[in-house]
Amino acid sequence: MIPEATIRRLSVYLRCLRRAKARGEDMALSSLLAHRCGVSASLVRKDLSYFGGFGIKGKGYRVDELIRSIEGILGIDRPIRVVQIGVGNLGSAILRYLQQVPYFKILAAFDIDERKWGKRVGEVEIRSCGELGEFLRENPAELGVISIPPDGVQDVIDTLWRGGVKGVMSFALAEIDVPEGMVLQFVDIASELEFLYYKAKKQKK
Amino acid sequence: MIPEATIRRLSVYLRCLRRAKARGEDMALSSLLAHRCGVSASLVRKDLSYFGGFGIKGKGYRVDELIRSIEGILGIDRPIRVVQIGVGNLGSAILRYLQQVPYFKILAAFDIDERKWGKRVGEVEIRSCGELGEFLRENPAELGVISIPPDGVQDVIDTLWRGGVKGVMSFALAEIDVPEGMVLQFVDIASELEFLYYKAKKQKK
DNA sequence: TAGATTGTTAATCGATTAACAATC
DNA sequence: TAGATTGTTAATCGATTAACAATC
Repeated sequence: MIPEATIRRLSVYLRCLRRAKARGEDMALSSLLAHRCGVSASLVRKDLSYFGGFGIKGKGYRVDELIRSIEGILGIDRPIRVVQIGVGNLGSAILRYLQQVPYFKILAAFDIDERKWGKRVGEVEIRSCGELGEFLRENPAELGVISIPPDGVQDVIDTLWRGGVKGVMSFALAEIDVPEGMVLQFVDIASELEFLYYKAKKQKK
Repeated sequence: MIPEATIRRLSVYLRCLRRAKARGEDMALSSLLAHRCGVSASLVRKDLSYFGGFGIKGKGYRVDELIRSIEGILGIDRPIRVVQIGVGNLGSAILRYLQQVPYFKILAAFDIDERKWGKRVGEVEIRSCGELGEFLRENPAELGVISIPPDGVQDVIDTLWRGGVKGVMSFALAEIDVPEGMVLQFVDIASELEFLYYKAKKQKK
């Protein structure tokens, strides 16, 4: 059983390795990676060892190879298809951001406001929320990103589920009946800031 | 020593309790709270017990009282002063969102683009990044939120630190030399989505 | 008082670390 | 080969759970 924390750290290692590559470094030691990512060297080796032996004993890890390996583990070596629901302030900011990430393919965005239908944010067309179910039948997606008010979230979740979407990230907190087999993750900036504030207060003492 | 996971869960309990209050419920059992928040009842009691005995044996927790207690623990029973640096797409979305949260007081926002200076997002005035240090001397802040390109982050962090800001949330990933005593937290939607995708894939099997 | 649920202790579970044999 | 660093094992650490005494 692989700890979820391991998966989160793989993302961190990956970003660190990409920076290393950009700098022209071609080998990375577990100790270097550990130092740059703020963890211990044995944890880096342990994390990687869950998925196989990527290193060369006595030498370290080949940066290029390890990047590809981690991308493979995370499944981002091929495009991940995403639909976005809600194109308000936050939604359109996310939409613009995600379009910059090479391995995300944003299929379409959906909004209830008919004045937005047919318009684009970057390359992505905005459609009616009513079309979501039908759209997914033609265009299967792996992930959904929701940035609408809390009241509408349950309906959207159900439609996404029927459309075959297995993972959803919601920026609206709501009490949701999550279909068995779907993964729902809430992202709430207020909660994150509360947590940060608590840690910062403790630090001061 | 209080686990960080406990603090994160307090946020979750708090939001659940507020919904309970809005529904007119005035007592909450650890078992109910646990079920709604997706954790075990003993964990709820354990989490709360780190900070004292808030419950009534045989009865449960008074919703109103517990809300106030948790707010006190998190320190959100008084305004938390925040400055925002970077008022692009994401920055202005965050700015609007944070203004809706009653216990955050957004003192000002800062941007390098001089065409934005003097304008407002909601109630918050946009100022020049060059003013940040001086502004903080007159207007102390607890937290900083950064949404600018990665290259500028280190400078901003240093200015915030000199201005007495102890906690910073950055939406730009960058390799940062964090001053001793400051807490820096990165929020990266791409990483979150990668993690979600991994969990969703596993779920399917 | 009897019934119920908290707060707390001890047991369990899981994740991280330290150490070292394997090996490039 | 000698030196270095990985991959892995066992020990440690910390967080969660189960159980129950305390008590409203």
